[in-house]
Amino acid sequence: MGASKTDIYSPETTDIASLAKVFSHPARVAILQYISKQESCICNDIVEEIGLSQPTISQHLQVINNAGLLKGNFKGKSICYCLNVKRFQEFQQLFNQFLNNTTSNCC
Amino acid sequence: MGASKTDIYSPETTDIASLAKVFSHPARVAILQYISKQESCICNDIVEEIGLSQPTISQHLQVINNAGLLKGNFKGKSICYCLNVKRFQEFQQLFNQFLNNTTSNCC
DNA sequence: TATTAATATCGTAATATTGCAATATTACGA
DNA sequence: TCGTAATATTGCAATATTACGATATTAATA
Repeated sequence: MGASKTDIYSPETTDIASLAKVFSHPARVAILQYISKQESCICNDIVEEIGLSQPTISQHLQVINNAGLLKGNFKGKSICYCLNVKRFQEFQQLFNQFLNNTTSNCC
Repeated sequence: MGASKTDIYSPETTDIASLAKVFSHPARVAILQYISKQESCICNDIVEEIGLSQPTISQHLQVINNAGLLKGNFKGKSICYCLNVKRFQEFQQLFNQFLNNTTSNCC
C-alpha cells in the first residue's frame, strides 16, 4: 500500500487537498513569493534566486502551472511567468470557505 | 536525492509549506470536516465514517495534532478530539497573509 | 486485579515526491 | 540554416508518505 485512497472522498474534499498540495512544498511557496516581489514577469532568474537546479525549478513550475496558477507569455527566448490572479483568488476563496466552515462545537 | 532542501528557505516560507501540508491529504481534510459537522467531540467513530483503518486514521490525527490543531480530552475510555480554534485561526491568518501578498505586477 | 474497549505504536510494503544529470526542444539572432 | 540561450523532458536514485496488520498501551469497569 501507500497510495492515497482518492475514491472514498467527496470532490470538495479532494479539491481542497490537491489545492493545498501546491503550497505544501517550500520551493513552490518561494517561487510564488518571488513572482510577487518582481515588478515584471519572471524567467529563468528564479533558478539562481532559489538554490535548486533548473530541471527541479521547472518541475515545480509545472506543478503550479497545472493548478492553473500561472500565465506564461514568450518574451524573446525566455518565457515570462505571471500569476493567474483570477485563478489564484478562486483558490483563496475555496480555501477560506473550508477554513471558515471548520469550527468547533464543543470544549 | 529526493529529500526536500529545507535549509535554503526562509522560516516564513517553510512555515507556510508545512501548514499547507496538513491540508494536503484528503483524509485529513475529511477528518477536519467531520469534526466540524459534529455537535460534540469525536472519538473513534471517524474510523467508520472515513473508509480507512484505525491505525491510519490515528496517524493522520497525529499529523493534525502535531500542527497544534487539536485539543484532546479523555472522556471515559475514549479520547475526545476537538478543534483548537485559536490555533486554527492563526493558521488561517498566516495563510491568508501569504495569499494576499501573492500578486501579479505585470501582464 | 483481570477483562475489555479505545487508541497508539511498530514494522513493513507500496506508492509518491523530490532532486539532479543528461538530453531534448524551442525560439531568437548571426 | 546554424549556433546559442532558455526552458522542458527523461531517467533514475534517494527519501517521504500512505496504509494496514499485529501488537502495545491506556483507562474504565466487573
